[in-house]
Amino acid sequence: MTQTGRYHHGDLHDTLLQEANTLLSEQGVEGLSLRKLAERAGVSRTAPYHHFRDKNALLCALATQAFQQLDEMINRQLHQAGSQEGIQDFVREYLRFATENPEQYELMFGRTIWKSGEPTDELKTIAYRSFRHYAERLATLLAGRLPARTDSLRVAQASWATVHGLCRLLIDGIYVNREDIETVSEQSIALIMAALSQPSA
Amino acid sequence: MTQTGRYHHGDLHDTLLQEANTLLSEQGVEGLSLRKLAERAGVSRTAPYHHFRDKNALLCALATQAFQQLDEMINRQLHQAGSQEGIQDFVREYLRFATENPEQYELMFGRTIWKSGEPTDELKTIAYRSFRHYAERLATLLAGRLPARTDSLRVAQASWATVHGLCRLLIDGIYVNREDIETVSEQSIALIMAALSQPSA
DNA sequence: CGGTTATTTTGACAGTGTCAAGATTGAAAT
DNA sequence: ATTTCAATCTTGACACTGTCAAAATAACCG
Repeated sequence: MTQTGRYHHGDLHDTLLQEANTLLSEQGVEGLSLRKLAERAGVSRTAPYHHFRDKNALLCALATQAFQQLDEMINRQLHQAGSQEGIQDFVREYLRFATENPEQYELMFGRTIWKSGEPTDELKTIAYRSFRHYAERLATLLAGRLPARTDSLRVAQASWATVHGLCRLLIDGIYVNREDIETVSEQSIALIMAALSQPSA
Repeated sequence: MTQTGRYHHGDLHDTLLQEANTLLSEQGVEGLSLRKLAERAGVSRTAPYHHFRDKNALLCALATQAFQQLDEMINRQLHQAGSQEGIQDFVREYLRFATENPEQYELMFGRTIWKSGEPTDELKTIAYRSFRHYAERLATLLAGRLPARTDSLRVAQASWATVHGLCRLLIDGIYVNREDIETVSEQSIALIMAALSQPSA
């Protein structure tokens, strides 16, 4: 078995992934072309096609990588923490992840893959798992504090949507001020947590 | 003055806009090419360039149109209504707008224009005005109910981000169930409103 | 009518993703 | 070691895309 045995190039598969990621960071999805990528890797235009069926497949691989990072972050961050501060810290980390890797974030959640293209099974799995982890950990943190008739899954969906919406507005270039985003998210969390410490619905 | 005087085609400018909008609805942004558009309008490939400087300019014009609709909806919907129910109705309308015109919504808030391209001044104006209208009306509805140290602008930003995030998840094809989205948004509004009826922060 | 300007067309160029067919090379089989 | 075979890479080609330059056409204005 040739687990590390390489042919002509050596390790085109990983080289492509790596180079694609830096090219993504530098120029965004719209600047990421297979031909540019091949040139950077020092191979011909169609060489990548023996390692990725599609451009879509390559993008899915990139997004999968990024989701693995995000998933690790979620598990690390929400592992054990006091509810209010823990959540605040998590959101800060989430915002950091999104703003430091805007192009990756865009790829992870953007229509390029999910609507125009076709998400890989692998990608779907890790994406849904990430959210599930988030929902589970959040449910643990909020255990007993939720008012009646309030599903913790719904809270997870709503809170993710809020942070995701903020990230999107920032990343897409509609909002520019990153500090504002942080303030907004902190205040909305405080608001929700305040609501959760009350009995009525 | 030739305000309605037409040359060869008759009224290419409006025809292009109209045809572009239907093409956008049918095939999405990635299916909207100037050449296809020109063919549909019955003109040559480069004819549109005398009515729109760029593809970007055309897209901005489309987005501007859509923002005008959205702005009208905001002003109509949030004009006068009891706070809780009024907001719920508004959100339902917003979700309806986004899900019935997904491609337009994507164009309005997507990176195609705001990041990759360059938003027109006209577009920026109407976009920011729409949000300002929303924030103003919302501030009126919530007047006196906000706890101390809670800026109404922040609430407006947070609530928009939430609904926008939900729309994005739905439109980008990550969430599929529209009913879920509605449930989530309703419950998060209920939660926030519950928080707002309490004195402490 | 002549001239100016707005409008449209044809031709061209660089760039894209991707398929088909051939060339090269590593590894396994005899 | 030589053959066989499959993996890997290359060249060529096709249909697209946005956009520029220059030529052609047609409307308007004096």
